[in-house]
Amino acid sequence: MKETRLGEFEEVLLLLVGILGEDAYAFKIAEEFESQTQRAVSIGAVHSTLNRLSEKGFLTSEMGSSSPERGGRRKRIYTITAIGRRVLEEARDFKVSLWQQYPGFANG
Amino acid sequence: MKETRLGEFEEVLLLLVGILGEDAYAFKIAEEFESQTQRAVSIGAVHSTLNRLSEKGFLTSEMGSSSPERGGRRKRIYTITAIGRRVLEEARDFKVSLWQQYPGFANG
DNA sequence: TATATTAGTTCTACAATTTAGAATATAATG
DNA sequence: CATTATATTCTAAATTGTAGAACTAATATA
Repeated sequence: MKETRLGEFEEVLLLLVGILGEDAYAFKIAEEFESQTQRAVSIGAVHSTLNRLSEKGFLTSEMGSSSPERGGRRKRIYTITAIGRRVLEEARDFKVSLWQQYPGFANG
Repeated sequence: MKETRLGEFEEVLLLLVGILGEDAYAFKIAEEFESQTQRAVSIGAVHSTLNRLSEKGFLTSEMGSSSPERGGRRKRIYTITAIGRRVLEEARDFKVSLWQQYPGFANG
């Protein structure tokens, strides 16, 4: 198995999938990313990252069977796997631990 | 000026520079990285990242004037700039905010 | 039932970050 | 001054990050 490294953008997208729950499909994720970061992102960037995350085993996905409001293709809904969640937690804990060692930030 | 994005490895290295203070030179940073992550890293990886971080204005550096124990080239000591520190804090705050929105992690 | 409209994914390509390791430089010591 | 130890600098390649065009499918409406 490959190393389970997590890039910056990958980490944020993984977190967004967790936050969005049932609504975790590419378009919505891109929207949410933009509203939370004030930073533009292309839909292609989101899709290819979501694919990579799936290949690594951090996400699963399935086509939504529902009927959209106006029309359009069916959504692909993403879900975090147990491994994905663990990797996310490890990344968080590691950063927290580093911040605690940073002089002047120990109790802030 | 380019966008001030911070990659995953860049962020960790920046934090390590802050933690190491006077001892923040490439070799030591690499050692510290390995001991904190249980993950091997090449010295070249550290050097090129430190350079990039400097070009972005997140780090400054100067040659140490001291004499080492046995021999060897003089160290290049790195220091975080005010911008570097701000970028680091922003990255941290953003992640914290995302975790707070993640159902099941709000108070943990 | 053909066509326009809307919503969404897939594909292709390129830029930036991350990674490794060889080459080189410098200082102390015998 | 040759050898050894300590570091940096350089070169190159793999992985991530990014953009946008092409494509697909469902619905509405004429």
